[in-house]
Amino acid sequence: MKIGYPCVNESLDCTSSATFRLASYSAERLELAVAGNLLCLQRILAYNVVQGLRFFRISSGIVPFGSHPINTYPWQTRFAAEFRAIGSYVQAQGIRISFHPDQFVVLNSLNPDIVQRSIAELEYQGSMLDLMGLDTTAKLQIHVGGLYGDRESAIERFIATYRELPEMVRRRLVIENDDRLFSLRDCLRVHEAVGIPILFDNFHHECLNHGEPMAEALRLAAATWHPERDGVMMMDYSSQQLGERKGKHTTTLEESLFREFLTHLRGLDVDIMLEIKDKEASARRAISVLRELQLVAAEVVVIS
DNA sequence: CACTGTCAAGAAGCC
DNA sequence: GGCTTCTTGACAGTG
Repeated sequence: MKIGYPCVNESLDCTSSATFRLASYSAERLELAVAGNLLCLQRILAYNVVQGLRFFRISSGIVPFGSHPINTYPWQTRFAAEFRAIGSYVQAQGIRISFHPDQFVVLNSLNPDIVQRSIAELEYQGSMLDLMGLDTTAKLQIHVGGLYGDRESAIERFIATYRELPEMVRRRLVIENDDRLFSLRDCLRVHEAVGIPILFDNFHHECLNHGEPMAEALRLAAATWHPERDGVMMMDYSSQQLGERKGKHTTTLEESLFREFLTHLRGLDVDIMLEIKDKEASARRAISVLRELQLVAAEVVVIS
């Protein structure tokens, strides 16, 4: 079991998603931003290893305007060595990597231009995993997309688009159950049609489900991951911020709820991404809990 | 230097 | 039809 947090480290004084305005785009600024972002990413990964955190979601903003037509800078070749070095470190330390393209990636959109831009974004993020030399256990996680008032055709459009995706995207793509539109059950239907793994989100499942108990839901999702091709199931973990709108993520790990959740695993191996506001602070607390329960190694061996 | 409106991109819910 | 939220930081212009 690996524990991680998304994109941002609040302990270090650097960012891996420095950007600038489209209006002020230049090749120089792009090169400068990517160089700084990759340097910071290396620092974050090293920090994580020391803390025993071996799952990380890399920010989509690592290359500003990564899939935008304005960006014609050959960043893939200019930074090939840096990506390769990061990938080697990731493999040597047994780190799991994911990306989560944001809400603008909608594969089942009714607008073909949006679908094309979405695919371009997935190709951009997938190409970084290829540059790092990572296998297909490194994933790109997205949601099914929009509902547009018709669940059936929305799901059918996703399936049709998925089948046409470039191989380098398709082999890494996974879908996540969301909290309002597409439930675990909907995702399972997509899986049955095309074999795509389901990244399970416990909190979304609490918000939107069809009565499946947590332990059963976890097993249904886990069965969609092909062990050799996809690796251990990835999942997002969070809980409700009390007194806020339903679906609002908690600001810090609620340890008792986390312990209760772990009882539902019943021996199932998962890599858990904590979608919690205070990032690595909660992730480190989760590590403490898991060490106490002997679900992760008690001590970290740093290989240099 | 501090403040703040705004930023590439989508969709849904509410009024 | 317009505004807000998801989710969030930080860019960049202003005072």
